[in-house]
Amino acid sequence: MGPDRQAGLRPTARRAIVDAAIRLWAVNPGASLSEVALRAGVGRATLHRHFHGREALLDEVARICLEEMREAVGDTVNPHAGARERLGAMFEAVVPLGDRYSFLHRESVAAEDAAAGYRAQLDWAAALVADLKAEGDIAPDVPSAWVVGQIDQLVWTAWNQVAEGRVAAADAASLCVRTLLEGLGGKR
Amino acid sequence: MGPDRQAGLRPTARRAIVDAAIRLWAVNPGASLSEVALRAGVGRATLHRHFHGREALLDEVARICLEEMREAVGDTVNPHAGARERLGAMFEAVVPLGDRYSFLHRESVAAEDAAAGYRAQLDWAAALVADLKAEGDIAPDVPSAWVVGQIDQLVWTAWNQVAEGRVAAADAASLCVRTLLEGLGGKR
DNA sequence: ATTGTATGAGACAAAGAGGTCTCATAAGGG
DNA sequence: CCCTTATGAGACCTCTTTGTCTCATACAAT
Repeated sequence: MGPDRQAGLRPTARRAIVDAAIRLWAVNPGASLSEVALRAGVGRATLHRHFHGREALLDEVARICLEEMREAVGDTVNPHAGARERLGAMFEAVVPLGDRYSFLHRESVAAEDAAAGYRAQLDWAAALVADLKAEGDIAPDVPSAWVVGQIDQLVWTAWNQVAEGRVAAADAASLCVRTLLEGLGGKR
Repeated sequence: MGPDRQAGLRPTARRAIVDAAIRLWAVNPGASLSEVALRAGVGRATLHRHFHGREALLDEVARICLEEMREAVGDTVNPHAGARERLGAMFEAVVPLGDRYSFLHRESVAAEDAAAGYRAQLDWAAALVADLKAEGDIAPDVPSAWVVGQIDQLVWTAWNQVAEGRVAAADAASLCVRTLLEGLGGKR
């Protein structure tokens, strides 16, 4: 699957490297490959055996993040449900993957398939917004790009607040939906 | 003022360097000092004459960003106005400084005075949120940390959308207020 | 004009990161 | 048990970045 996958290399090391890179680069995008290898509990040489360079690892990480997010959304969101319910389910699925999300957010990925996957994600969100508007859940006069941007940011904010213990994980998704649709105003 | 300011060094070069660093690092936090000097139209040696190292420049940039934001907010926001009006004025003042804002957002600044300034900014926002709640503009059951986080993210999102031409600059501030207080729901 | 002095250009060294290679070793499958 | 092979440790190189230094030049004030 992965472009750098070579027959025979133990897959556990590869996976450990990818996981370490996700966690490290989510916090510090400039972390060196030595740090990634160290965090993964793997020799620096092994990292280079699995990935031909920083860029290759970056692309693989982006690919995995996209795949995991697509998978999580696909498992949780019922495509036949109403738009509003899909929105809530999407937040429910994606907020726990905040580190993956923030990584994709920051990096402009070079690999074509990863970029295509990212475009697909944005298209999915745009379609959801269109449905939300059609069903009267989003005001038609708000620019759709603004709505998509808000959804994007809500995921990242929610994950951050959960990670810092300021908001309970169980409340995060519903808080996102409420914030987006009804706002935080006192008069409801 | 600046900790690296030396008597006699022409202040214009120093200012050009700081401006270049703000613009460059807002987009690419890893940009080298050579790039900063180039963008500033200044020799690399001159940069090192004004700042003793990358960290010193970073701290100065953070200091300036905070100062400019504090100044902009102070000039625009009437402290005797209602909380809701202050919120709108704050967005009005801060959104155009999105590059400054995004810089502070990403960097964890080491210098003590800069860190203190950042804390002061957060305290200011927290106080505003308390007033918004007291005046019934924010629902009391929403965690204040969540509200502050939303305000934070709204500034960054708004600046981004304006910079990419997806939202008109004149609409940005009111869109922020509406998004925060009333949400984007269709039923108003 | 002349006398600071800040600047630009460039040489230079030190430090760090990326990348390759070798070799002994540990792990896993037959 | 043995044989293949992935791994870890480390040496080694290259390239970039940072930081220092020098020197000729441009600029500004007197």
